[in-house]
This record gives sequence, structure tokens and C-alpha cells, in this order.
Amino acid sequence: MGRSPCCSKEGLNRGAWTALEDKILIAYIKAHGEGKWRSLPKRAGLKRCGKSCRLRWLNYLRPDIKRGNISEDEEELIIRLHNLLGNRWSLIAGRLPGRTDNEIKNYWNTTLGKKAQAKSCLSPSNPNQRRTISTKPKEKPTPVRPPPGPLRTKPHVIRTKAMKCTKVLMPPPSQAAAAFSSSLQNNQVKDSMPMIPLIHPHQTHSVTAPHQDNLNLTTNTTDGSGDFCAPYSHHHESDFLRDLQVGHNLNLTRDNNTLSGTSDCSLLLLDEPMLPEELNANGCLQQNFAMDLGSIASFLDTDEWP
DNA sequence: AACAAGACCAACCGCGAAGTG
DNA sequence: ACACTTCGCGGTTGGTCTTGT
Repeated sequence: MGRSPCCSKEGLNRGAWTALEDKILIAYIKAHGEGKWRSLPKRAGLKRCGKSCRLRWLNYLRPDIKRGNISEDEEELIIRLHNLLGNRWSLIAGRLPGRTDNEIKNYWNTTLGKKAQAKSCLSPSNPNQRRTISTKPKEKPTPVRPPPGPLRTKPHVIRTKAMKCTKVLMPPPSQAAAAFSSSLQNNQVKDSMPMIPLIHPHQTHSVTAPHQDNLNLTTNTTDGSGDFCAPYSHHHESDFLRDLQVGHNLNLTRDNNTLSGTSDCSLLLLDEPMLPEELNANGCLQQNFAMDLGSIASFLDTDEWP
């Protein structure tokens, strides 16, 4: 596993990106798509290393980037997710559509880390205190710049594995259903694929074993529509959805590049945030997933998480 | 108005994992 | 199995902006 140098430093621009460079990069990616970062600058005519191009695109130029202040809901969610995941910024960012890992990391390092630390100092043993996030407007924290190095707070960390599915191995439907449900019941999935059931406050949920060929993941929600959200590359979700539809009590379709579904249970697997268009164009997702930060936050309050 | 200190955040760096031949 | 490439992640840096004196 040798590491090749990122790029030869000679003749490459560094530092802040110019508007022209941005324009070139956007135009190139629009025309050719993302990827092949190493050769991209050469092909696009940019005097930047591929890494720099990738970072610029992901953190700043992507069309689905949400800019502006982080809302209180988002802030609360970041804190909770950080408690669970630690400094897994990309995973945290994956639950905050439109936000980048870099942005969240910066926000944590400049604001939330101090808040969280102050809070834990106040009452480290009172679990209920976690629920009371300050609703005051952003106060100026005490002028103490955190020293470089690892964060001093030691949250309860689940070491999950960030993964991107590039290949999907699907056993026949009945096996898939059984295996998946079994994994759910045994919590085997959690280690590699953190699942976030999207539930509403005060709703309990459960997973039932499949019967015959039916993937029957149900939740005891009041309206009978329970939802799970687990990481799954949306590039391959069509494969996944196709397999689910075969012989299962699911009716999920991908229509006009948007997801729609009616079923006992909508199963949405992501390891990347869905594009806002995908979310907005879908009623089910709007209802159950779209920025339902409250639901995720509620779930994080339950005892379902380890 | 001038300066210093602190805050913010885009960008860089190095590492490890995954992918490929 | 191995060597190499590519990608993605988390930590860190440094330039710019803001605020206080």
C-alpha cells in the first residue's frame, strides 16, 4: 500500500481558488462527471492537484451544498451524532444533507466542541442534561482557542466503518430478506452500516422476522409506516430497490430520477446524503426523511442505540 | 484610527483503505 | 500475493475577518 505523492508541487497553484478556476472545474465536472480526480486537473486545464480539485468541489462547488448558518436543529443533531460517532465527520455530514464534513468539523472545533465540553463540565453524569441544548443565539464563546491535537472530550464512541458500496451482492430474494432481517435482529448490521430508524417522537418500533418471501420490516408507528435509514450508496440503490421489489411487500420505484414508494415499510439505504431534489420530489421522503432532524434527534434519545 | 488578539473557515497534509492489474 | 494507484477521511495550518482596547 504505497502512497504516491499527491502531486508534483512545481507549477501548481495553491491557496485560495479563483473564480475562474471554480468556473473551469464546475464546467468540467458538469460535462464529464466526478471522479478521476488525479487526471482531472490536467484534462480540465487546471493548475491544481487532483486532491485540491476534489476538495474544492465537495466542500464548496457542489450544487447541493447548503450554505449559511447551522440551525439549532442541525446543531443539536451534530452534538448527538458526535456523541455516538465521535469525530466521524463524514458520517455525521451524511445525516445533514447539504452540509460537508469539513464544515461540520470546523463548526465543531470552533463552537460546538466548547459548548459540549462546557456542558459536560456542568453535569457529566446527568444524562437528561444532554437534551437541553441552549437555544440562545450564538453567544461568543470565551476566547480560548482549542489547542491543536485530538479533542479533549471523550464521547461514547461507536466505531463504525464508513463504507461505500460499489458492488452489491444480492442473494435470491428470500435469502436476502432473511439475511437482512436476521442481521437487523442480531444487530449485525449496525457495526458496518449504522442504521437510523426515522421515527417520530414517542413511537416505538420493532423488526419482525420475514415470512416466506416477504421482507416484512414493520414498525409500531401510529400510521403503520415505519422507516429505516441505513447507509447504502445511492448509485446502486436502483439495484437494491429492484431486488426488494421482487417478491416482497414493497412497491418502490425510481421514477424520473426520484424515489417513490408505498409499502409496509420504506427502506432507504444511504451512505451519502440524498440530493435535495431527490428529497423534495418525493412525498414519502418528504414526510419521513426530508430533513426530519427532529425524528433523528428523537431516535437518538431512545434507548435503541447502544 | 491603529493595533492586537481571537474567531472563523477554506485549504492543505498525511495516512489508511479500497481498487486494479 | 503483491505492487501500485486512487480515493476519502480526519487533523492541522494559515489567511482573513471581527472584535476589543
